[in-house]
Amino acid sequence: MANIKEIARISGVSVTTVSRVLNNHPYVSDDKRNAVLNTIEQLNYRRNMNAVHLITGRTKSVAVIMPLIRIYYFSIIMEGLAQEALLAQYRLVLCQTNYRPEEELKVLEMLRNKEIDGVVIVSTSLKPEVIEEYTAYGPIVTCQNSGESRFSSVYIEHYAAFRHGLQYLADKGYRSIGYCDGRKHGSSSSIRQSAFRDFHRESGLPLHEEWMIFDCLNEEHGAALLHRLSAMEERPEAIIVAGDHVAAALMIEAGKQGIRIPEDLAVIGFDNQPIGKLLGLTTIDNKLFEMGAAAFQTIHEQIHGDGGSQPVHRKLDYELIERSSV
Amino acid sequence: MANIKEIARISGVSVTTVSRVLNNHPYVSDDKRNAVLNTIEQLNYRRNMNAVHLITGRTKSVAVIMPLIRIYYFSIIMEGLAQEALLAQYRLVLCQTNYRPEEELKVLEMLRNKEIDGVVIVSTSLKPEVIEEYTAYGPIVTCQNSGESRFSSVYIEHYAAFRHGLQYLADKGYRSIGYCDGRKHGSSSSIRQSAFRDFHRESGLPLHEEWMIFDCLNEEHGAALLHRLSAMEERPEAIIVAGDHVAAALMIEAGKQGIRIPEDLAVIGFDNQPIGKLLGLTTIDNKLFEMGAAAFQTIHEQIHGDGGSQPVHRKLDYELIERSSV
DNA sequence: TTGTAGGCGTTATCAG
DNA sequence: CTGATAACGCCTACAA
Repeated sequence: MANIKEIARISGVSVTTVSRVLNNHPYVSDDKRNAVLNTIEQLNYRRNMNAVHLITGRTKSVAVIMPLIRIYYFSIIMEGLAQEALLAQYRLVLCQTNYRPEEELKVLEMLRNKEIDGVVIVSTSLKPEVIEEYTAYGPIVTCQNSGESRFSSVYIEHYAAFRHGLQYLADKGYRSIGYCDGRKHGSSSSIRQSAFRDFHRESGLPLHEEWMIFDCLNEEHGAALLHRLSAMEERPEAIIVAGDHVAAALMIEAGKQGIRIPEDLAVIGFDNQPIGKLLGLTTIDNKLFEMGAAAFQTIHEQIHGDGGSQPVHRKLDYELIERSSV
Repeated sequence: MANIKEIARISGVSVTTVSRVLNNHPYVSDDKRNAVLNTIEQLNYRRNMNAVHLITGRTKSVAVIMPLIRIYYFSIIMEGLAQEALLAQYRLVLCQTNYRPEEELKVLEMLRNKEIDGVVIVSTSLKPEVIEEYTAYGPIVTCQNSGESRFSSVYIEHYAAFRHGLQYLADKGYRSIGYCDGRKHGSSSSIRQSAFRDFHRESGLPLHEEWMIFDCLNEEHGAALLHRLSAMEERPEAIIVAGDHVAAALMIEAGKQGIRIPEDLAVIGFDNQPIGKLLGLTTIDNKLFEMGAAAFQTIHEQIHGDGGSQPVHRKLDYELIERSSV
């Protein structure tokens, strides 16, 4: 493989000049520039980027930590990230960790290794303290509210969004409200649980523990959810579901069972997924694409900031989209 | 930042010994190993992987070219790729190219640059001849049948799968069959078009050009598709739809319009998506997860083969899943 | 505008 | 088992 030295020799110039041409630096005569360009063309030369990475200390690539890429929630964020990365000419290293903390840690180690210039954490099993230890090695952005942490974050307020949904149901006259979520112990799930309890305490509406249902991750769970509701002695009039795909499944199953939406059961979902739109599902759009895009922009700014840049906490707005399921 | 030299100095050994410890090589006395391990611990040292990449000529990372990560089809393949990459301790660089050939080329250039050890192309706008030029720089695997090309491929036979679906409909007694696909000029779409025409020619069933419908990419298009069918003077009894999400939308819209499935319109889809399962959609499962996994395994084998390894062409089986929409 | 020389942080080679 | 020393391929003061 040809290297810069050989290009220099053949072109009759120094390696410095070749490097200058390669990097579009000024102060190279047209003669020499063309000579260099010619031999590059002739030898079909390409820079070895690993050498560039070594000496510059940067790789123009950013790692993304997410549990499962096939989940709508994550894939949309990824799309936003990828769009911005493309614009900025950055590489995105997708690290699908399956919620395994040890894998997430490995990614943070890559930052120390200088393999990547920054990390975007979309969902994490790691404690903030652990993440903070790595801020010394490069910018880190999470897609969750991280409070006053030393790393940046781009987020929507899940608490407010969830309460907004609950209040919307209450305003519509529903007096008994159920709640369905994915992993019970996920961080955003915990926030929603608090919101749910706080709302009931403050509003005085009755709260049945039975109406809080977890581990509803996919469409099958959504269908099962309907049956579970049907089987209850006292069924809530409305339900708020984290994830439109689950809510959609619930609605479809309801249709099969002759349960009318919203007359017999009102439903409100999250994520504004296409299937929900089709079904007329009222939902809270948490702007996933925008979140991904903003996360990349943030990390990009931090990388190009002069190192001493302070962590940024960027709140995005959610939006309640009214359709016909409430 | 501490480097290997400093570790060596402080531990009272040579850099070679440190390197040996780092790489778990044999022939290091326990004494020295411990001494090295200690100072590594003390200084909180980590290898600079860029230096390793430079000298070894490898990066343990593979790029993935796909147009849009949020599409179910691609995200599942990505999940399969990511699972295997995790097992093999490889990094995956996701390059979302939006079908732009120039971006796809950039990724192939990364292979020359030594930034990555291999490329998985899930869908491409590039001509096989162009891709072949890059096989000199590292292994390339496509997720489409590439015939006798110099790069490897992992694929299902879209032609056979599609004809299988058509034959299934014919066997069930349907005499007029429509066809709906995404991008008209996509490579796998072209294959399905051939299959559709060939099938009609050979079976003698009537083919209306009007029954071949394109640009059905998402759920809204699926709903619109139903209306388009309804408006036809002569409507097909059955339709085969590339993409369960589109087929599902069609079914849901049919439900709203009082069109019975399969009595008024039989539907068969592709991809075996969760929403289709819920709706009882008969579909052809093209084993996307397995394809991703197999693609990674293939590239991994090629990377670790002794360079001169021949391209592999691996055909995966599809599976017709009978439910109640036919 | 150009070139020389040193350095980035490892691993590989080869002689002890 | 251990250690000098030479790569790997490039960028960048600094000097001219």
